[in-house]
Amino acid sequence: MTDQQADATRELPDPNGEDLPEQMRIRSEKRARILAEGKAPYPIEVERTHTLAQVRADHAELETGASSGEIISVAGRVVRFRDAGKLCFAVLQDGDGTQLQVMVSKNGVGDEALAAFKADVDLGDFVSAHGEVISSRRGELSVMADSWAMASKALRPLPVLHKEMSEEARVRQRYVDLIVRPAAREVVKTRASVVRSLRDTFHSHDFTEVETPMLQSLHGGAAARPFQTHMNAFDIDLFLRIAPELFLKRAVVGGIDRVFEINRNFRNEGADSTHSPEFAMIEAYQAYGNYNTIGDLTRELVQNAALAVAGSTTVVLADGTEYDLGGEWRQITMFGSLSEAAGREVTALTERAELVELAAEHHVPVQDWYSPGKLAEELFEELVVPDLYAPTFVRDYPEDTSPLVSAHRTTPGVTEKWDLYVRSFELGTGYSELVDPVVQRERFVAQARVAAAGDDEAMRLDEDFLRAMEYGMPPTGGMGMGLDRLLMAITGLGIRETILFPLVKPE
RNA sequence: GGGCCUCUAGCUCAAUCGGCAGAGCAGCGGACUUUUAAUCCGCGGGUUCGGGGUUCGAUCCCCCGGGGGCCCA
Repeated sequence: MTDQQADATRELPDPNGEDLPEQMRIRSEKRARILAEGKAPYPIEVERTHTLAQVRADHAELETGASSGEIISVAGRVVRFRDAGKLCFAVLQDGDGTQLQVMVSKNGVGDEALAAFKADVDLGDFVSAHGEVISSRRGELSVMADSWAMASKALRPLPVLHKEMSEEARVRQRYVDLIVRPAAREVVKTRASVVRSLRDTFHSHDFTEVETPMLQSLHGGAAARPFQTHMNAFDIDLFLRIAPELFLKRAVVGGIDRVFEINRNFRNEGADSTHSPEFAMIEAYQAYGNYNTIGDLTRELVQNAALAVAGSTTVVLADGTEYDLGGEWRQITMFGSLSEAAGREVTALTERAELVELAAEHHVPVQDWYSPGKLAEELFEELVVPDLYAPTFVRDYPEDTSPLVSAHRTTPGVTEKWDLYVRSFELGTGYSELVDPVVQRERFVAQARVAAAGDDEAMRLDEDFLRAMEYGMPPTGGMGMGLDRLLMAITGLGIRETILFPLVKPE
């Protein structure tokens, strides 16, 4: 055995071993015994005529203690088990969270099958039962079994159902979290509803969904550190994309006038309660649109998603507070709001030295390579962002930090770009896209200088993208929004709760 | 990157000043034909995250490492 193999097996419990935790050992032994008795712990098929929800719906009116006369088969995971001698109660749970009680009695199934039920079934097992739908003496809708069968034997015990698992256990073993915590299942459904709503809204405005490369020889479209990988066949280094932007714009050049993509981006940065190294992104480009029209679209996307999930543009967050996403949203400018917060006039034309002084006053750390625009943004994040609770479009960002955006049509030194803030975090961004290939080339060259000066988030020159733009790109509005963050905005959950299987350090 | 907190049974958590490592649920054996986190009787279950140190003695104190969380940058 190699060292690697030894590593791989070290943590794996030996199914026949003596060093298993007691409860796993007992379950493994039961599995072996069931096989030895000629029964199947994992049958390919079990009888199931109704889902648990169907039974509940069909017999909602059944009176306490009554019998329905209907004979059916149900199956599900055993989440509660009680043995009262010649009668056993097992509560089955379906994937949708619906639970239904099964009663297995001496009269119903006979001595042998009752004894097997007690001996074979543990919490967590999948079991099927055949029998009449009845209501118990206490009014609990039940299936009074005349036969039962193991559907799938669980080898690991479930955690207690009455307390939530620790946050780490929930994230590392989401499959268990999903079994025992209804809210975990709910988030999965909520996310699906949001994605569906986004697509519906895009389609209602005649947008076309595309998929663009995730493996790119040149990463671009955003300021972020990429993941690197290698392609053996071409012997070239590749990057996992940090944004789909440059390819979606190529699509617009080609005449896909309204285009969107909902897919994963990868950024080789930290992971905390608002950042995940892989995250789902919504991007859209609208020919003959601009940052105003794309802002309207973004608001519609968010509000429709809230309606789809909550039935209202006022959503209830995880902490129980209400949050209003409805109506028109506040619009402020970056430099206007910064001036107000700083108590003095700051514009895109303010000298770097004055900004450095202002940064010192407010204890904002400054790097040598910071441009005036970068300085202004750092100040804005410190002085203004913490107060942006209600949905707010912040407009007109500095030119030197927005290399893919058109210069503002009237205000010097800024671009037609907005950032959307919700509860003080950045939910999305939108631009009047830069479509002049000559200016675009100048911006790329300037970015290359910034990169050389030490900003490893700066963009690289993308010659093929410039070639595409040189064929002519119509005036275009573009937007981007993090799907995970949209979920956070609507539900109030942390990012690791909105992602089904978030990245965690190996155990 | 820095600071603070945390890691104990399958799960959730206790353990006083450094002195036999515990509870609830889960599990095992027994009783019970209507239970709703059933009840009653009895019983097991631990690499206290890993490694080192101090000590007669370490879950506890010290050092190194790892996982998780919070705050700061």
